[in-house]
Amino acid sequence: MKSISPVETGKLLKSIRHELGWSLDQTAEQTGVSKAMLGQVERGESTPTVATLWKIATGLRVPMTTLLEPDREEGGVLLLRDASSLRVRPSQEGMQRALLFPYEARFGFELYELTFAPDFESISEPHDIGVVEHVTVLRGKVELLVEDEWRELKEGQSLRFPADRRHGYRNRTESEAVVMDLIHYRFIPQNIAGRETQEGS
Amino acid sequence: MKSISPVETGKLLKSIRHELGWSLDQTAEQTGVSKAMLGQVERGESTPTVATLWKIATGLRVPMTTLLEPDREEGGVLLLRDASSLRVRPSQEGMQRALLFPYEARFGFELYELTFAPDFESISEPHDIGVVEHVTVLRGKVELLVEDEWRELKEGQSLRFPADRRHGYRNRTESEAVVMDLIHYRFIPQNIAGRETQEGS
DNA sequence: CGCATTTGTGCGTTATAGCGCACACCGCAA
DNA sequence: TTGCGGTGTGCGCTATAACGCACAAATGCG
Repeated sequence: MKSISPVETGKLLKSIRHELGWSLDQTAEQTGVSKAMLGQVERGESTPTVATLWKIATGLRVPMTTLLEPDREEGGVLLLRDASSLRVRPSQEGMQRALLFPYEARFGFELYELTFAPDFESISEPHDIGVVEHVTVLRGKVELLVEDEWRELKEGQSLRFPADRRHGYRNRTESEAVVMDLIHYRFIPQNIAGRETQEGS
Repeated sequence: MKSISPVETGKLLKSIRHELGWSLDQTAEQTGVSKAMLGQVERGESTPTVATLWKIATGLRVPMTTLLEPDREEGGVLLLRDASSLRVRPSQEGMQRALLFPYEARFGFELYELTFAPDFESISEPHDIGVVEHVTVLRGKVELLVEDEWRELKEGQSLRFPADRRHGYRNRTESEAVVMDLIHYRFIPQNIAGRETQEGS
């Protein structure tokens, strides 16, 4: 009994190989994996171990994850967003949030525009492990609590920091401050419903 | 003779399992993979097939790629960048570019701040296949050439589009325009030296 | 302490990933 | 037609991934 393979490694391998214009022999030479095996993988007759998957990916000069993607052309890419119609005022008073690009598994991040009113201050709970934030100040001046220390960021400055621990934002000036916040997930948060997991059953 | 495993799936699996507070039995139940196998994988005594890797990842509710990352804690995350000292004027006259966050394999993107002078126009060559750009207008008004059509973006608007085909930017106003450009790579470009590939040699 | 429960590891068997090799199927040239 | 490099596929063999089960060390409770 052969279990259906959950990932389309075969099709991906074949299409990449064809894009490169490589034969099975050539690919075997480059990857160190026998051409018989490569053929079987392409036809879905056997699912490789991660070790051989690594050999294949390295030989093709592509990241391993490429061979694990559900589908190369899946989903439309084109997407227009307008911050002015996206800004909402959530639980915390004194802050507006616009979700410019929502999370998608294939990209691994979400992008916010955050607007802090004067005297705004907020301490955020730690996100899931491995989450990293990239904050860039667009207008005004903000302070970020990172590793138990408040750091001042002026307009044009950016800070990347681990968000899987306590962190916070505040605006001690008398004018509004606007930042971009790019949140990159290593894990897919499991406690947030409606967020896509990896395509499986 | 056992070949060294190129990826540290074992250590990752173990740490994730511990973070969840799960036992091997519990994990076996959730993933559908025998606990003996799980133990062997954790100890690095056997490298799983992508099929079982998928089962494991799905059971743990994490994306498969999480189990393939070189190392959870590798590399410092904290990074401060200042656009004002990063803006450079490259080949094209009429445009300034600041690389806020350079490409890193673990994140998969790079982030630019682009400043377009009045009457600037530029057509970009296609990037590598699978590359997606996310452009957000911070100041002014720009037009983007996407799918053979110029689209106007006002301040606060964002556009995501496939960049593996012809595309371009222009500023037909009389004042400077500033955008954020997040470039997301699916493939790691193989023709650009100095960019990291997936760790091992 | 003794006993139960749960932790993870070792062992023998089966399924299958991975190999080298031979073979069949082209398109092309003599 | 008969070869001849080059494509990909089938076959037998070996290495090993993956299983179920049993064991041993650690934990908890009376």
